[in-house]
Amino acid sequence: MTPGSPPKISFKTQMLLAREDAIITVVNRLLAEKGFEAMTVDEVAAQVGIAKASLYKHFPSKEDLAAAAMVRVMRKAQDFLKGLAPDGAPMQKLRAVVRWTMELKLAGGMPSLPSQNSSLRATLIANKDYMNGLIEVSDALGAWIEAAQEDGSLNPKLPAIAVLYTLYARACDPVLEFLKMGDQYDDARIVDLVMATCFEGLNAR
Amino acid sequence: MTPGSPPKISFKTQMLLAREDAIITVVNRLLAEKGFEAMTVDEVAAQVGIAKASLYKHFPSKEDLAAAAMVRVMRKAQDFLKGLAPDGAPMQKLRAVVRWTMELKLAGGMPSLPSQNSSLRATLIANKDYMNGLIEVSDALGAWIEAAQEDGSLNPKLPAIAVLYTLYARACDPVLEFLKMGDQYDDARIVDLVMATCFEGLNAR
DNA sequence: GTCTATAGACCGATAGAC
DNA sequence: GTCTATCGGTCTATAGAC
Repeated sequence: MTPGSPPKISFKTQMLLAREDAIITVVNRLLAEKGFEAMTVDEVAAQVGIAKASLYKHFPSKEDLAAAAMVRVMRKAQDFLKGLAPDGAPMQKLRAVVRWTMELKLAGGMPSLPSQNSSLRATLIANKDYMNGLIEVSDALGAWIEAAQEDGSLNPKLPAIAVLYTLYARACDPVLEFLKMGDQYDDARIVDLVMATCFEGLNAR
Repeated sequence: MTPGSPPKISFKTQMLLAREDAIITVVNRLLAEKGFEAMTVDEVAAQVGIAKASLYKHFPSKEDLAAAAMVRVMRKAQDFLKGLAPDGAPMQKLRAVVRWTMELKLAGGMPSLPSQNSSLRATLIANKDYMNGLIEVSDALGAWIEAAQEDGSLNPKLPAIAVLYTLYARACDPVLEFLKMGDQYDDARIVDLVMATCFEGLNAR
């Protein structure tokens, strides 16, 4: 830190950000392992090691806690997308994203939110960071989907939106948990199996 | 009801069963439209038109209410399985079951339970009727899966258990809701789309 | 000395149970 | 219709940084 360079970020602010990061990490783990409803704010505070009131200094509601976790995941997804070889085949990129998503879920890093909770939905939709991330990811995937349909690697008869949803749905696919629970296959094999059913389908070829 | 035939079921018992049936119908609908956590027993009692205390005469807990709804769905599934032409191609039977399941979900008749709630899981596992139904259905589907793999219509490289889970997962596939929310396709088209991605996969053929 | 963040008690509402 | 537990959210006294 040379004199004249702009530190700009006070020690206090750094602490604040670091704590927010710690909070989100805990929330992310709890959301992944027990879901939104079963996660209590007290639990989050206890695991972070701070008082509940302090939590509310950072995040105004439980829903915002969950939204923050989703924003982080979305950021990680965007980073992953950017890290893909830009000139790779679109189909390979789609496959890579789905694989990454399922590996994250199997590793316990994918928050699982109830799709039916309306107050949570409202908070997410109102969250600019989340929505921007979602749109950006969807745009990228959408472009690859169309490209893959044009180059003949992805079924052109399927509407792009249906393909997009099918890919997103891998992030909460219960087949992953079921197979993991069976304890018969390791994570890599489980991912391979679901990749196969997703892209090649159940029919024999 | 001719004299001499065994009525055996008293009027009182009939009323009891009829009310249980009404309760389960309400529970089934509420579970389908808002899920287990969001469904309150007050709501169930109100919609059935009975006192909350009366509910507990029939079912000892909220979990048991949900279990009863699942038992009914399982029964309906078994009836559907039995109604399929016994000499039909196994693959066609599997497709028919998946289609039936998704149509039921789209029609708002499929209870959606959180797969993470452990007390609910315990209640379901302890429920003999549910478990028997589940096992019977799984056995039937498992036999068809293996037969379809042998006759070359279903990918023989996939473990039967993975196929079974993949079929079951169509009962809670969020893609159905997403597409329905988009309001761009009618139910029949949505089912066709998900049938296609499920059996033919996303890859071009 | 002032001011902010924290800890931990506290409140009100909701919902399951009886 | 009551009871009680739980949980999201708030309030207040205090400790510590500046």
